[in-house]
Amino acid sequence: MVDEQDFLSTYDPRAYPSVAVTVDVVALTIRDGALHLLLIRRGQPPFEGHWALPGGFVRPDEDLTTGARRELAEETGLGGERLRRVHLEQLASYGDPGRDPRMRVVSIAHLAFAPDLPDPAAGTDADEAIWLPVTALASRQLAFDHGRIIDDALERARSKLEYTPLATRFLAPEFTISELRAVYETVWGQPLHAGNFHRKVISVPGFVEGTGASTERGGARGGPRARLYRAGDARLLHPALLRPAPEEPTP
Amino acid sequence: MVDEQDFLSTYDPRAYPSVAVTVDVVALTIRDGALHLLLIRRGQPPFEGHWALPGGFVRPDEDLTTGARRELAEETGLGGERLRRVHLEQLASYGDPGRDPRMRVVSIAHLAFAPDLPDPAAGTDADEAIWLPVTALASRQLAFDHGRIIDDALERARSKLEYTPLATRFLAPEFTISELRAVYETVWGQPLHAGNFHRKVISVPGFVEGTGASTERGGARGGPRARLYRAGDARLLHPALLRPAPEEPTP
DNA sequence: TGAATAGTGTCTCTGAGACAATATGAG
DNA sequence: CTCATATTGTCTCAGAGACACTATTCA
Repeated sequence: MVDEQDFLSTYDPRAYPSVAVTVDVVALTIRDGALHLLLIRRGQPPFEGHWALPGGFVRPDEDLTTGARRELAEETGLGGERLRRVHLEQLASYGDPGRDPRMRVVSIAHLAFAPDLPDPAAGTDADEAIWLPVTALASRQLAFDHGRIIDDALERARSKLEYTPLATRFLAPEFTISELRAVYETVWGQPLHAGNFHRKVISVPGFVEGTGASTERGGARGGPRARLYRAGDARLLHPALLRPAPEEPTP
Repeated sequence: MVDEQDFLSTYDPRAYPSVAVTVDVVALTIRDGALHLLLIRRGQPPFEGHWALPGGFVRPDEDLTTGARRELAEETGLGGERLRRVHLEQLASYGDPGRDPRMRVVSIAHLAFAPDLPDPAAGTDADEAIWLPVTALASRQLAFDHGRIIDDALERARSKLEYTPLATRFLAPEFTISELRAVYETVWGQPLHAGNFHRKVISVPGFVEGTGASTERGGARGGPRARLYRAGDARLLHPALLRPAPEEPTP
């Protein structure tokens, strides 16, 4: 430990006690109409047997986002084009002293939106990895402060759907408006009006662009064949697609 | 350096090469009708003589936000109630390898909104610290990647005014609607319609609450005395106060 | 044939913004 | 007195949401 004076005046990082920096990833996907996230079962203490976010130490030569993408690739066995289609962004950093009982660890958490992916365990190391429905989180014991990170990530994801076109990242490159609506309904946890949603999505510039094609068959329970769309080139939605307001506590 | 296998399988932070973690603060305030930010002139290499954000190493026993608040206090000489009124939130983390030429440094950047404060230099250490108008940034040489951090912070600040009541944090505890409008105009860099702004602010639940009092005198150039308001208890503005859209590139 | 779905039309209400009007107080 | 400012009123238009309707396709 350096003394206070030196500490404040020189700012020399080489004289500073070491802190470990990790990246963690809250990877979300939609399977069977439910929002899932990727969790790893820990094989060693601390929190042995608990569930944790995929993550690990940042390597000396990679930036934070690269590290997060690498961790995601390692745990999902994903690579190439499929990995590139996954949206990844920084979420926030978590560094409370004591969040890891072994030493000071600051984690840079990331948020990922992925299209439906194969089950993760195959091809990775011995860790048990699963896609868990977020509704099943309450029954799992989570390691570290990962419960809080997941809460923050879910709120960020809900919010991101409002003002960005990232909902498309949960889907295949071509999708129908109904499939897109299902993403919103799943992430927001409430049904949306099909007609109004359709008109809204079409009317926002750059959200989606038509391919000219339609689905081969109608819906499983009937209905016309739906037109197919691709993601447009907008980075932000103007105007935004706001969540229905949760009940106002009328006085 | 640990070998790859151990690296991936044990995740033992004690075996990992050290990374330094710092907190930096983009502290914004409004002086003389212009947006200013706090900068420190570096007295040592690297980037000696360049301007940098206030910041420093996270101490072993403090969490990230506490560290940021401490750094801000040290550089501004602020404490107690005045420090408590400063809004502080995490912005993002910056950890590209090579951003600090000495070693790997990951910085957790924070964003602060402060009411007009006294000049910083007094009472702090020998560093030269100033409130610089953001319009004067182009002419300054900034250390590290602090230029990018500041860009991100300014965009976040502009965005935060849209959907939170944090504009009030730039003002004294009691303020007029015109003063609040001046904050928005300064941060967004464009004039707003006085009448519409007034009605909007009053109509958003929990944004401001009247004190019943009015200013002692009218404006410097005449006009009636304005009513005084306090910040309300809303954390978010519903509906939001959106920035005027920047020119649509009409086809 | 019956039911579900895709897509469109219409109506209403809210809120944003342009513009106007009135009242107050500094210089 | 003159002008700037605070505050409120009015009008219009865009957009959100409720509801309705038609066409299409699966079972």
